[in-house]
Amino acid sequence: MKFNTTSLSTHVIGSPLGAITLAATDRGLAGVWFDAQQHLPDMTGWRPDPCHPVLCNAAEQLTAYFAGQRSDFDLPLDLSHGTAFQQAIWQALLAIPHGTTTSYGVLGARIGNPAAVRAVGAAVGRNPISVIVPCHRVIGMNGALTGYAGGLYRKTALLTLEGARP
Amino acid sequence: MKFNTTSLSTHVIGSPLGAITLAATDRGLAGVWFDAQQHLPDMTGWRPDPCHPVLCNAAEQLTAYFAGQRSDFDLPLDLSHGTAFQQAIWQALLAIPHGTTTSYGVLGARIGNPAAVRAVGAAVGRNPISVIVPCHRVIGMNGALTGYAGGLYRKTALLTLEGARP
DNA sequence: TGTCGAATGTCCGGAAACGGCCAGTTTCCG
DNA sequence: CGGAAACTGGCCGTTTCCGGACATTCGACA
Repeated sequence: MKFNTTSLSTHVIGSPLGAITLAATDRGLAGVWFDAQQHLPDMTGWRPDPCHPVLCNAAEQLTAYFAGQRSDFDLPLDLSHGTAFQQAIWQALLAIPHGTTTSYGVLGARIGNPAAVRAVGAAVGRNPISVIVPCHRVIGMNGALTGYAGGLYRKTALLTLEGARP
Repeated sequence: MKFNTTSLSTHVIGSPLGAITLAATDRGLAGVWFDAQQHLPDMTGWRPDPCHPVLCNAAEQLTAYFAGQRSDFDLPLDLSHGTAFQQAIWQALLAIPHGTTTSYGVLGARIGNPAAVRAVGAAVGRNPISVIVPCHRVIGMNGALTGYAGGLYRKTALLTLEGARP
């Protein structure tokens, strides 16, 4: 995933699952990454800006979410990075309700490509906006957690917080 | 060569050698391409802006150059695109005086890599700022013109205009 | 049940090909 | 002989291409 190294505002907040880095373009929230997770982008040249309206809002909503006081997010998202296939997958992720889970196969079928199951897995794994684009709600058809870029313990924690038992 | 598709101002001017497309970032002039030359970048999304100060200046200086009333350019250049090797070569090109020529081998020696002759040829050929970064002043050691992205007839015309007979 | 193979988009690493060259040698004429 | 053209091999950064590996799933076998 390639990000425009210029004009990208960023901010770091704390959470029960460790530090979280937020990033936003002028189109909306572009990234939410856990500390030391996989597929971290190159952040050189990004400009810290805690007062950025989108970042400020995102920080507040995430804090409320981790406190169990919020189950849905209301933020402008910038998913323009990533391929067409990836964007389709990430959009489909947004339709999974809080407290429920789905599988990679169902997700593939939803975007009209039921055979591209492994590709779905790869695309879900590259989701740049953790938690808010709920890639943690996708598990294997047999109920196994299978994987999470931030580590399986975080996936478990998020699903437990949402009341969805694997 | 990859250009940032957003926030890139562009303008097209005429010249005795055909239409010329100019492009500038906020750091300076980033491109000067002849009509239908090789290695043209993807210009989708670029924003026409004839009033951009750098583009306006460049247009004026190029017109004077083609009229034989100017032999050197005074413009901020943005060569940040391209690899480290390419940037070194393009910088070295700027040191070749009007009315003179040099060879690919000499150019390689100038940047401390006298053996990388063919690589020099490739880098010179990818020069994004024609005319102003004078890649047309590089010819073979035996005096042959060898090549030019805009076509050899343009290379000949430029050298003749500068009074440098091959 | 357990194992195996096939289908799919993307990324990544390594391998190979490709030049806007140049020098040294050979070939081919007059 | 003498000179010019043709051929050869090595040089090196970039681009292109190919082969796996993946956050999977299902059906076919044993």
